[in-house]
Amino acid sequence: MVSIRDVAALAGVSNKTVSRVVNREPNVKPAMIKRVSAAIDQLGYIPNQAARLVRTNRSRIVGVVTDVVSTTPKSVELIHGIQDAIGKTEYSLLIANTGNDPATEAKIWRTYREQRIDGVLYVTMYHREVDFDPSTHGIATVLVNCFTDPARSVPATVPDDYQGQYDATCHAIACGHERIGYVTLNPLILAARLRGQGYRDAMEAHGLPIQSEWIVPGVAGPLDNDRLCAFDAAKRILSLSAAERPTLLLAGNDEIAMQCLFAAHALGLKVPADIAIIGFDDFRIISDQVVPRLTTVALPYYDIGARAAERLLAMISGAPVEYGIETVACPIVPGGTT
Amino acid sequence: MVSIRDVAALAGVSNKTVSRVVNREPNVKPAMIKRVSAAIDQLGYIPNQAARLVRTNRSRIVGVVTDVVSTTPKSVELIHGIQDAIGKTEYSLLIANTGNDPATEAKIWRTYREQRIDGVLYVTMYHREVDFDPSTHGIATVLVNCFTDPARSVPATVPDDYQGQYDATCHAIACGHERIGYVTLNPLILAARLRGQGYRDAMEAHGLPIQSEWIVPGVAGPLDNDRLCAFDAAKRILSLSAAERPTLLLAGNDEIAMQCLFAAHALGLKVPADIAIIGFDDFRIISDQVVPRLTTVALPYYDIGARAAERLLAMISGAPVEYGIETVACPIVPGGTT
DNA sequence: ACCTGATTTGACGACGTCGTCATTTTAATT
DNA sequence: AATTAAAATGACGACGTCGTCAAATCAGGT
Repeated sequence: MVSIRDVAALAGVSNKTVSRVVNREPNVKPAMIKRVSAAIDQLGYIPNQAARLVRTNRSRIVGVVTDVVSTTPKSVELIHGIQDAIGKTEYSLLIANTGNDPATEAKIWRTYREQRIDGVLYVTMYHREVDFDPSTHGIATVLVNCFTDPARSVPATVPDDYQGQYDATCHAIACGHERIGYVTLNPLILAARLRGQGYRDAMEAHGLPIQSEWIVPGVAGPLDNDRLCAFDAAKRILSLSAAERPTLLLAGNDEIAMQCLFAAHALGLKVPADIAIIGFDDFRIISDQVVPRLTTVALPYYDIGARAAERLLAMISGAPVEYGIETVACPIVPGGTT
Repeated sequence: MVSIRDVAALAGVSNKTVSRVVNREPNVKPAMIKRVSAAIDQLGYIPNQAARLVRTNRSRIVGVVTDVVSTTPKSVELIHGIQDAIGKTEYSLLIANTGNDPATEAKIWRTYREQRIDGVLYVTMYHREVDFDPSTHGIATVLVNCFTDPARSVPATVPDDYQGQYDATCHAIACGHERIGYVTLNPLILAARLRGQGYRDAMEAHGLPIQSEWIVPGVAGPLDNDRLCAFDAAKRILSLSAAERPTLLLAGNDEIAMQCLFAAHALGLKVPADIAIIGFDDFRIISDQVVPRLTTVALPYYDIGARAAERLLAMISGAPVEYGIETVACPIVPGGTT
C-alpha cells in the first residue's frame, strides 16, 4: 500500500508538505500543490484513515444501533433519512442490529468503542421508552423513535402519535362522520396507547360518543410474535346493521387498514360510500397501492431519522444541543377511502 | 482515552505483555493474565482498533455499497441476511447508498479505501447486469442481486427468477389451470424478462397456448419513476366473459398481485373460485396479510445476502473462491389464492 | 549446585499521519 | 543592497499497537 512517504519521495518534498496538500492546508504554493497532486495521482495514493485517527482520535464514523429496525420494511425510511443526513458530511455509517439480545448489544457497543465511533444513533422499531444510560457507553448518542428518563438528558426524537390520531379523528369528523370505530394496534405498544388517547380526546372534544363495541384490537399475541387479526375484527364490526355500525373505521396502521378493506369487500360494502377507512403510517407499499388510495396519517420516519442525525452531528461538533425529547408531527395524507 | 501504556503502568508490566493478554496470545502465565485483566477492568481500557490497523493493515470492516437497496422495503431481507452472516464474525458492517449517482458512488469507494475496508458487497435493488471492474477499486468484492461480464471473474449471487416463474406456472398447471394470464413487471427490468421466459417455456412444455391479450404490463413508465397500473390492467383482462378470460393470473410481483385482488373484488369475482392468483417475491407485508394469504414465489433475499457475505468472508480470509455467478432457487409458497 | 532448553517477559522500533517548531524562501519596505 | 516580516517548507517526534528479537525466568535432569 502506497504511503505518504512514497508520494513525498516521488515529488521530492517532505512528508509534511504532502500532508498539507492532502488536507488542503493554507500556505502552500500553487505550483507545489500541482507537483504533489501529480505524484498522488501517479501513485494512486489514498490517505490511511486509521493512521489519521491514531493522531486525531476522531474516526469520522457514526454508528447505528437498532433492535431490528434495519431489518423491518417499515423503518427503512428511518435509515434512509439518517443516511441522507450523514451522507452530506464527511462521516460514514456503521450499522448493527441487536435483535433485542442484550449480549449482542453489548458486543456492538464494545466494537463501536474499539472503532472509536464519534457518535451513535440508537434506533428502536417501536416508539417506546428505553432504559438507556449514556454514561455506560461514553459515546455521544441520540435516541430515535424511543426516549429515556428525561433526568438523564439524552436527546431523543420521536413521532407525535397522539397528535396524528387526534388530527385524523378531527378530519373524520370534519368529513361528517359521527360514528367512528377503531381497529387498534397491539395495546401493549406505546404508539397504540398514544394514538388511542388521541382518538378518545378528539371524540370527546367534539361531544361524540364512543361505543365500546366499535373498538377492537386488530393485532393479537405477544409483542415479539403478534399476528394480524384485523380482517376478522373488522368483519365483526361491519356485520352490524347499517344503523348500528360505524360509518368510518380508524385503523391502527396501514396493514390493518388493508385488512379492513378486504373485510369490507368480503361483506360487499363499498369504500368509502358504505364505510370509510383511515390508516396510519402512510406505509407506501400498502397505502399508495391499495385501490382506492388509502387516506392515512404519515409517520415521518425519514424526517425523524434525518433530524436525529443532524442533532447527533451537532453534538459531535460540540455545538450547544437542546437535550430532551423532540416530537415530529404526523400529518394527514388524504386518499380515496374517505 | 486510556491506552495500553496506562494499563501496563498500573499492572507494573510492559506494554507488550498487556498486548499479549488482550490478544489472547499463548505463553502468558495465568497469574499474569489475572493481574493484567484486573488493571484493564479497573481502567476500563478498550483497545484502539485504528492503532491496530496501522500495524496490521486490516480494518475488520466490510462495506455494503447499494444503489437504493437499503432504502427500499423489499430488500431489507437482503441486508438482514448480510448482517446476520457478518455479525457472527469479528467484522463490522459499513453501509452506504449511491442513490444511482456515479459521483456519490465514487465518493463511497474513496471513503471505503480510506478506511481500508477489507471487502465490499455490491448490492443492487433490481436483478441486473452491472459494469463492474474490480481492478478500479482494489477491494475484494462480491456482487449481490447483480452480476458482471464473467470474463472479469467477479463472484456474484443472484436469484433464479427463471426457475421461480417456471415452477409457479407448472404449479398452476398442476392445479388444473390451462388458461393462464400474466400481469407483468416493467418489461425493462431483467427479472421481468427472465420470469416471462419461465412462464412461456413452462406453457410450451405443457403444450398450452398463450393468448397475447392475457399478457399485460402491470407497471408503466421509466425505471426510476414507474407506476403500478396493475389494477386497471387486471380489470381489463377480467372483464372478458367467463369463457374468454383466464382462470389464473400470474402477477409479476406481490404488489401487482394485490392490485389483481382488488380488481377481482371490484368486478365481483371470487378468489380463488372465479380467478386464481399467484404473486412473486413473497413480500410478507403484502403476501402474508392479504386475505386470503397469497400464493406466491419466495425471492430468497435473506439467503442471497447471507450466502454472498459468506463468500466475501471466504475471499478475505484467502480461501479458494469459486468465481462466477451463483443462483439461488426461488421456491413456491402456497397460499389461499390458488 | 549446575547445565540445558523451554517458557515467559521486556525493550525497541515501525506502521502512516499530523502537530510543533525550526529553517528557508519570498515579498515588501527602506 | 540591506532589513524585516511574512510565507512556505522541512525535520522530528508522538499517537497506540504489535512484531521482532533479546533477556530473564523456570523446570527438569544431572
